[in-house]
Amino acid sequence: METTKELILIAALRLFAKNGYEAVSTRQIAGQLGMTKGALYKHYKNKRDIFDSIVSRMRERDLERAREFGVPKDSLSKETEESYRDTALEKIKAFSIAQFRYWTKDEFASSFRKMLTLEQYRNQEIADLLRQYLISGVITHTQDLMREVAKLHHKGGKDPQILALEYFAPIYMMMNFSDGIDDKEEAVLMVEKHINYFMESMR
Amino acid sequence: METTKELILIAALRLFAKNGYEAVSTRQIAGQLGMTKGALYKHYKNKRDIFDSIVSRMRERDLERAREFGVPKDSLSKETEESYRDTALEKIKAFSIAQFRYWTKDEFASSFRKMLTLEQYRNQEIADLLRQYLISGVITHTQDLMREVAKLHHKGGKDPQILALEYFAPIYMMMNFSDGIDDKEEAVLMVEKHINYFMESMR
DNA sequence: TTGACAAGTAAACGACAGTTTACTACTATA
DNA sequence: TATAGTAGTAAACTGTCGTTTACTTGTCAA
Repeated sequence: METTKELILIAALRLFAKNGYEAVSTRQIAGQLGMTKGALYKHYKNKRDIFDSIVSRMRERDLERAREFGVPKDSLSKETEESYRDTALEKIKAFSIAQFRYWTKDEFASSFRKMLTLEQYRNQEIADLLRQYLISGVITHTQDLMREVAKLHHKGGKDPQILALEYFAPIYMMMNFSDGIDDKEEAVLMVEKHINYFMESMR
Repeated sequence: METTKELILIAALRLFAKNGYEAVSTRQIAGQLGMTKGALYKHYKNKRDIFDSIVSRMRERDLERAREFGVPKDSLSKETEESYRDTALEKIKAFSIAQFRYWTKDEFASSFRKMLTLEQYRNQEIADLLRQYLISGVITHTQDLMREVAKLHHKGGKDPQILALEYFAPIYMMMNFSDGIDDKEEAVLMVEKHINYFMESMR
């Protein structure tokens, strides 16, 4: 059962993501649900409260998701060195692609990302939040990857900061560019190719 | 001599880039110049006209810049194969970095990029414009690079679409991330490292 | 010196913003 | 069946929006 409060949140998010917070009126939000703007105030104390609730909701969702994706870290341990490396890399790849699908295809996450994009220059907190979500989502696990790479790529040498950039930037860019494309799976395919290319170049 | 009309344009751009078009009031713009909002209408027919003038102005600037950077294309021609490749690559690198500095450090270009970023989801035209500026700026010359690479990297095989992504994405990402950083030269340094890394991996 | 023009101000305009208020209908519980 | 409480409406409130109008300057050419 979708409560009205919930529906308001979602309708508002959709509008904020397209037009930006200031450009969306309370009447517009209420109109999406076929009611009048006064009714909003039965559920939220003001417009800003809706925005803040969206941010809280995303935080909850993210925690939930992080719990599901919790890295076992110990499930695989004693195998041959190569097969260990390979399964580790496969996991990183699967995780990266899952994250990409989430931030481009999941309606809530995708809208949330766009909303933050539109507010990022007005508010340092929001700029931080945006980077935190996008980066921590992929990078934290990417750091594991980089550690693996550094461990196994015996020639050593490669700057891990650069490696992280090389790995993450194409994913980041495709995330932004997928917004203008209907078939998100095309973008997923590009990301997959990129990751293959990257991992190949690490051998 | 900076005309008032010019000053209005610049003040408006700065505000649009931070808050988005709708969130900026005519009073705010006029206030930046110490005058009242009515005065704006002596120079522009309405608020939208200011926005459109900014876009036109950027177009002029871009053409001007393209003229300066016009690729000679014939200046160097008959040398040894390696030295030809090396100077070609050096030129691409210099161009990419110049473009990066332009879009992050030049006040007008940087603000313009942010402004388009904030309007991209409301208007398909603007989304196209944003991609056109960022991509055509680096990519057109990058395609030359890719042609060079394809020609000289005799093993062939590498998907040029992926190569373009690998080359451009880190530049694109650093462009966006530099907005949150005071010292843009740090970002330039990262970009330089990336290009070196990329070109090294192409040998 | 005069008169046209350019560039500003202050005030008014209607529209709409976010918010509050008074009221109505429905639902569930005692 | 009476009564609270919930969730909606319509209207009013105050303020600001973008824009227009009427008026005041200062400048500069005839």
